[in-house]
Amino acid sequence: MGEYNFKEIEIKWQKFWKDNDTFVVRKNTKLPKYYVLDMFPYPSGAGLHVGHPLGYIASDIFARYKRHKGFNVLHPQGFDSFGLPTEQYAILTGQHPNKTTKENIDRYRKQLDRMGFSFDWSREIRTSESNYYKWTQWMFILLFNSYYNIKKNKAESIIKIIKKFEKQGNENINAYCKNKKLSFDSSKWNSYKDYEKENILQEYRLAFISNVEVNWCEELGTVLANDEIVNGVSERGGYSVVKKNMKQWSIRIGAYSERLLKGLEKIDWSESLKEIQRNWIGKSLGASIYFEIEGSNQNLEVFTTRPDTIFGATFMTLAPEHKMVKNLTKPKYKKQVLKYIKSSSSRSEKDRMSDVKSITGVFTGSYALHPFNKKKIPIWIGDYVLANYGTGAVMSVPCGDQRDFDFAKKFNIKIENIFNKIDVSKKAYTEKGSVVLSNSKFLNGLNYSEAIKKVINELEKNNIGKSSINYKLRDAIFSRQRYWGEPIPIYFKNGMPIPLNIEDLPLLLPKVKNYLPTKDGSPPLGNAKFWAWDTINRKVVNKNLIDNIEIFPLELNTMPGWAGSSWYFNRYMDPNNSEEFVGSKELNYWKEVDLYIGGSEHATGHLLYSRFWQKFLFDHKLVPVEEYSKKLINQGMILGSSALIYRKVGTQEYVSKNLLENNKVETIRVDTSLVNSKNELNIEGLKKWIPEFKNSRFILENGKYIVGRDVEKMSKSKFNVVNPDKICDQFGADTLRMYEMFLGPIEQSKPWDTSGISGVHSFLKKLWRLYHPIDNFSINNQKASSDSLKTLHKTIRKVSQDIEDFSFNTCISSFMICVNELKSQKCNSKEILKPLIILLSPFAPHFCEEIWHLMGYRSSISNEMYPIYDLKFLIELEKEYPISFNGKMRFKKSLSLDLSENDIKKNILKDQRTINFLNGSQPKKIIVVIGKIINIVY
RNA sequence: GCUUCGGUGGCGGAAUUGGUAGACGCGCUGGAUUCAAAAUCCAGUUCUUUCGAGAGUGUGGGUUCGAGCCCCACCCGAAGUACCA
Repeated sequence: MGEYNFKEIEIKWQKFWKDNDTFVVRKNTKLPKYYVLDMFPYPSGAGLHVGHPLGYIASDIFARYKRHKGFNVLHPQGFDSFGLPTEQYAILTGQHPNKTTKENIDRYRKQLDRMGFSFDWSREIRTSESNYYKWTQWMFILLFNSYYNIKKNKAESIIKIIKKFEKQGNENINAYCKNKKLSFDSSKWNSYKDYEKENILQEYRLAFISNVEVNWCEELGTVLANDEIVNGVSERGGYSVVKKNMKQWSIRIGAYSERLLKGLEKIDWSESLKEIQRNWIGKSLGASIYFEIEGSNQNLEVFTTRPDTIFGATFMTLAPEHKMVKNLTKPKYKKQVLKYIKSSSSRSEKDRMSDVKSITGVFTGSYALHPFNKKKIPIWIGDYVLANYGTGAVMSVPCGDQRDFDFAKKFNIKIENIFNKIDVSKKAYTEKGSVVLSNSKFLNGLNYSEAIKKVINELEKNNIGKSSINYKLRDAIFSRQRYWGEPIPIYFKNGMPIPLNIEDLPLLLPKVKNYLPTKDGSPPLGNAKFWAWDTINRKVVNKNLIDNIEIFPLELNTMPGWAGSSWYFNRYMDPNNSEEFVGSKELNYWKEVDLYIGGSEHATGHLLYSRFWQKFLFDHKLVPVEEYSKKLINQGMILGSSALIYRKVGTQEYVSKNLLENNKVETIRVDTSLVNSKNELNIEGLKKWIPEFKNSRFILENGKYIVGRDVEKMSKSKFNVVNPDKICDQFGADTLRMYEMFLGPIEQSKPWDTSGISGVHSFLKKLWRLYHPIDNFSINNQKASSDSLKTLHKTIRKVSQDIEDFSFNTCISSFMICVNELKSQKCNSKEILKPLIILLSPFAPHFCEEIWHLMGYRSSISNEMYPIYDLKFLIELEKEYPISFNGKMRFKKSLSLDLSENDIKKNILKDQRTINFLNGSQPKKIIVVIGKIINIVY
């Protein structure tokens, strides 16, 4: 063989790695561990495009690099295989999701395998397999059986709190609970019936069932998310949607708000991603204030971040859903209040959001009393106040809040100015600057931060309020009316939820004939006739015997997609364990993920839930660390370049791009494979592609139709996807790997342009040819020239540094420079090739493995140690640096004159400071060695 | 609106983190080889230019002997979030 035959080479070495278990993780080794994780894919029917493997390539390079560095590397892969598209395919075709999933996974595997990833497939996991979801169910039961101890700041067994209830009721029990009104002593508790006790425990459990308001669409037979509703009707079909209370499972993730926030400080994630999570958690500091209500002994509690503005409060506003609305509405106003509540509840949350500008509200007829000056404050209802944030009620300070200001203006409510020398006649003053308060009794003359301290002090002293913290993070709804998810391992005894015994897990998905919800609105599992739990024989039975004393109906909802992905990284450590979710020995060896690579679109989903889940497991001492991922890199998206043609409105005429002028046109996307590199459209191909174009007329320029281009997300529906298989066919996996890295920084989004790939491909060919001067592999065993050694060590130095910085694109550049130099030096020395090929092997593993074996080595190159650069080859690498200036000069790095070799090494290796320069004399030039100034010449 | 990140040739992007801006690659131009094409190789390629040089990293200012990088103000783009009191 003469030419670089990537096809043959890649098939050969992929087989070799598989046959030799090259990448199966070593057990019982004394090597240090390193855990490189990718976000496992959802195996969709569409297959992979070149955007998908970007992160996998990066992680694979790093995993291979770490193996060369002497680490025992865990680099697993699996599939997040429960999910909606598969289920919808099942609804459409009747094919069981299991079968679809398997087919899709097989397809994914083939595509992934072609790219030469060093995954340890013996550790593959699939969330939809019962030996995996058994443990997801197990953890759900653990959540169910836990409450959150706010004093110890951790989750504990619910049994502990039951014991406390028995002894002391719920006074001073330090348990996280949103329901503040719950109050009972021990005798009361002990007198409760089981279901009454359970109802109370539901307020404390970390997994609990409750009535939640959802959007129910009768015709579609399903719950819709807010974004699936447009103008009050379903997006698909345009059916009407009603608000409906449904029993739904939720996870009390809010208990972990503060820890989720604090934990961010300890992990090396990108600032933008941390910021997204911080915003999502949404901590705000402020105060709770209790307002007396005129003629009532009830209090109205509000939360505010601006208690300093309390003397500017001229009205109160409640959310329409607020519990006290009924009590507060005076008979005279009842009619309009009811009308208002009805109209606002029929608006979907989406409408409410899109229609921010119109201000609506209604007066209740009641008054609150100002806590300090006892002035009467009218109580209003307005839907700009959200029921599920804070207390669902605000004290409205029109002079200090724009929304309150607008509301006051609209309804002619008094606006009291409390800011010294500030004009609030046009708009509210919302800044927190140094402006001092006036018209505010004991707060007069104080600025923002002083006033806050003082007022909270006063509130607490008089027992009419306290400092308080609020989080936006809401409980996560855990029920899905779906078939293709983990069954929730709960049955209902007299309506009371009871978990299955641990030994009875997994609770397997039942067979159903139909994957749609049932007619009476039960989730798809309701189609299993019947799905119930026999508590005596401890097995699922399909009998309708729910009035029987030992057979009870099972929960019909399934878990959401994020359940299985919240802990999978722990399972990879010990994927086949049937006794535990992961063995403690493995857990203590691998501990946590050292490098996690995946997309930032999971910032408020998977990446938040999994952090919560890990903390929960940590509280139960089931995992050794509280944050499972030390370092996270978000790979950017690879964008596709869509091809656009332009149709004159109302005609079948298509105008070439540069002839558009003032024609009114619609743009239509066409398949990019119909366009060549000069943006010329293959019109015949287009006509064959979609018959619609058969009778179209094309207005050409210079005999060609030129298309427009638009860079956007790669997607099948935009006809701009590039299939990695095609690239592998044409250029090989090694070229694809290198090119994807070469495109730009890993974290950045960047457009795909296939024409650029020839650069990296010819790099590999060049290197190949360097060692195949005629036809066969040929290598020079003599000592390499000093120029070549310089080139080599420069490359080792740069590439090693850049890999550690995840700057893979500059690595590729360095390799290219290196090979160009070696080529001009006519160097085919083994002394150079051996280390170079190890250096390159994480990027182009097949290519390097081939050359490695051509050099006569027998075992895989991946066992080889990474080369270290030798400074002695670099020191001579001088660069003159002419410079002219006068006066003093300061350097961050040290210079000293007359350096010995040791001094130079020190200078290069350590950052040193200051230089004593230079009583007025001007240097003529400065000598720079590999980037650092080491000498000055006068 | 707020938050985060970014803005460098025709394009993707480098720049030793304050020290020769435009590495490397694509594209383009010219040349060699070829009957021709592909492939390969060589040279050139920020802009202006009167060929001396001058300008130049979104805009305007500042710090510095020296700024793509630091500071201030503004403009533009991307992402996240949004009546969160």
